[in-house]
Amino acid sequence: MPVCDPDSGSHLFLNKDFNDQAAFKIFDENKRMPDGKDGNPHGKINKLVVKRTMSKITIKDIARHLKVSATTVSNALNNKPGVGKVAKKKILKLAKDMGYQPNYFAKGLVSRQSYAIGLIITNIADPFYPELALGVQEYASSSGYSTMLFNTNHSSENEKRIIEMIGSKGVDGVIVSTARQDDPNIALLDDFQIPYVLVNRLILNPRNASRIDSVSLDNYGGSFKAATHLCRLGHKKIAVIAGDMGSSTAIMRTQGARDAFAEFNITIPPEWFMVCGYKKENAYRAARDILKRSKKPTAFLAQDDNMALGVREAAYESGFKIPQDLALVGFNDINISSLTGIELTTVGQNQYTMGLTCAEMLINKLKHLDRPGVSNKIVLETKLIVRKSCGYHLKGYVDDMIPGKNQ
Amino acid sequence: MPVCDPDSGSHLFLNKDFNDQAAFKIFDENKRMPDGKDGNPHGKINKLVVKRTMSKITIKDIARHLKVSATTVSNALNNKPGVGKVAKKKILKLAKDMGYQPNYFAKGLVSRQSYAIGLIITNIADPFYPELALGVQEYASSSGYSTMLFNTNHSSENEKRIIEMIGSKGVDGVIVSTARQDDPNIALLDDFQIPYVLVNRLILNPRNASRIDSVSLDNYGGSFKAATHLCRLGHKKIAVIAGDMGSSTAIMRTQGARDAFAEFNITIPPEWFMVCGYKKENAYRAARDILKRSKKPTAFLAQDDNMALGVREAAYESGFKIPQDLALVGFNDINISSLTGIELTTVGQNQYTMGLTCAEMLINKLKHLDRPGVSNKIVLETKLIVRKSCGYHLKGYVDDMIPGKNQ
DNA sequence: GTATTTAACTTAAACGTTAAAGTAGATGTG
DNA sequence: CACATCTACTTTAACGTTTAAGTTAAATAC
Repeated sequence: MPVCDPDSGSHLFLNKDFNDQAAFKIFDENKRMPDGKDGNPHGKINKLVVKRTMSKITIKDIARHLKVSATTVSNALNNKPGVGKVAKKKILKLAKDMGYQPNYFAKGLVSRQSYAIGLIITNIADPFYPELALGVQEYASSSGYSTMLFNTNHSSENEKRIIEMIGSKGVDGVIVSTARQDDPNIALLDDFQIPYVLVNRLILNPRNASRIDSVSLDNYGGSFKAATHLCRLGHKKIAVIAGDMGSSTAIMRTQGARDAFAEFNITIPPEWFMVCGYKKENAYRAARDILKRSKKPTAFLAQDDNMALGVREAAYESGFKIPQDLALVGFNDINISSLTGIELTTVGQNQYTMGLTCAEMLINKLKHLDRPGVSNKIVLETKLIVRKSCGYHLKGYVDDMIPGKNQ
Repeated sequence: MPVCDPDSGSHLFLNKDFNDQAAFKIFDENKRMPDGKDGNPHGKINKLVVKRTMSKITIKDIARHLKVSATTVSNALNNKPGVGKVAKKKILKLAKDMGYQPNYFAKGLVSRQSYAIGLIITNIADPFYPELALGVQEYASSSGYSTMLFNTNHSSENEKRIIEMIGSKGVDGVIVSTARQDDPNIALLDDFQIPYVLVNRLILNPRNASRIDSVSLDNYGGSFKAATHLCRLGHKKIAVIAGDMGSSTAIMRTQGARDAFAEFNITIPPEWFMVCGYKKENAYRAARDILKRSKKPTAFLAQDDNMALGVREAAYESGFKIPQDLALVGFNDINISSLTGIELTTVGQNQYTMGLTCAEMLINKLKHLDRPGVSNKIVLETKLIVRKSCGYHLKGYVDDMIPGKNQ
């Protein structure tokens, strides 16, 4: 028995040995039964839809058919008062039968709402973003909004172009994950009066920060914990692979690490502080260069997991073993980090939740469910996730390393 | 010297040891100079933009100012003939000065074009998709289109809702990466007359396939190569972790593997053929169950890398080493697969190119640059990427394993 | 039983743009 | 010089919807 609808042509390919129906062990809850019992068979859909092909049905067509005005149809369809029960029922039925779909442009022209939000990120291929995007997309979708994706590719110019386009195109609001401290584009958003929420990265300047909605992390605390972890393991020669120093995340993570190191009287020499802009490739090159020199660190503190993976590749390539020869700690706990063999010690957070939260914040704002004049700031907790890349499981903490007392 | 604009507040946090300017090694080409030399300083932007705050400038405003008709302004702005040189120059200048932004809704209402395309995928958090999405987004963006992202989460119901929404909302065309053989939603797209391109997954039924544009892979050949690789390494007890058997990719990959196995007289018992719907979690559970039983395979052929990673976790958890105790091959060559320690043997393809190509195909279609009545099909090549997960580097191929002659 | 309110509608205008049709004046043609 | 052609415009209408401002006729109030 072929697996798929006999009409679909796939039976051409599925009729022997391990394709036999009996062979199937289905591990998929969402799955549709092979006989098509769930999900509409092709034919039925076709029949219903046939009417709606070609020229679109408008509100006026419905009005003409029922000999009422367009306004009445509009009111009925939008559940507004002033429409009789009988008329309303008729209108709703006919609209459905004719396959009426409201015209989004016309609606937007008068309501000035598109029910679309924008998500500005640096690059969807950075493993930090997909989960965030998923959270945004799912919340938005459940609230009737669609999501537009924009990659700046780390370029402020691109971001500017995106925002200018958004200004005219139909996006009701935007979630910005790319903010930099000196970012003129945030001012652009203000000028265009586009509602926005910052996620992950903030504007630190209190003059602006006070009125900007945001969802962020305790970057300072997370980085402090990570740096402390390295110190307590006895590391004194630590290289820091920093992100984009224009971003609040990198600034705060740097600050957190610096304060932790200070407690252990550790100083980071200039040549071990590398600004790599949250790019894996840059981190790879930076680590490779550092490990080439005669003076070598015993640990790397990377400001995100993606860069940590770059460091990891450089380390292996240069013949260093992690954690035996080199300790490595990241930030973000991306999916990859927990894989067996990678097991990166990192600072955990939930990108999905972050996405969900900021989408909720933005959409509440768009629906004017937020209190006017009140700016919303949500800071999510972080926790240190100790895996194997720092060697804690091998040696534990150096016991006599008491803060302030060593050296 | 503080790193960021003194006005931005970040100098509060950046004034000691490894934050010192001298310490910076900048590994980022796109970077903006700390002194703000590149990128517009805040103030200038503000001054220019001040005029455009509040009520939007329309074509009529410009017309009124210059005492010409709205049509003339429209024609000037859209480079249409019938506008004198002097008038045109004036109009363009004023439009710029006033910060005119065309209203997307009004434009769309008359032109029926939104300059937005949709991308339907199962789940952006599946590591297969981000690179694809990036390719789509970058091509679209360079052609003046924005990209809307939709996750079906493997549910046909969700997909249906998405398509119905797209029908009314402003999307000029859609890229579908989720097509299933019995998919009623493809028919929906036809009925709504929404231009679309299939990517990755095809409709195999020649009756429909002939007229559908698509960008896909040589899944059959890729899987054939992967399966042959396992056979030539001497494996006879092979478990297959299949994707969504409603998708052409899983069907063709199954077919390719089956034909390869047949050449080596290998049969796959039903309990070693697991349909896991391209979900890592399902693959993990399937592999765990298989490895619990007394009769164990010596190799796993997974129909994508993500599922292969699930198998990998299950294997390590059950005490099996890869490749020593168990060979593992995947499909897609996602970024993770090449990491040191993962080194998954897989079938390579370039998701970014695939995304770029299908976006180009769709947009050409939207611009009517395609030849009407001609359907476009692009099939991208695949190649076997041999890494360490099958142990080829340890033992090489079994020499006496000649196709058709063994056993 | 008249005045007032309410329910169920309709009409007209508006949103910002473009397309189609029209006009007035300049230029060219024979 | 009469006619056609071209250029640079303008006027009008249309796209599909909603909103504001009527208009009835029935229901309610006193």
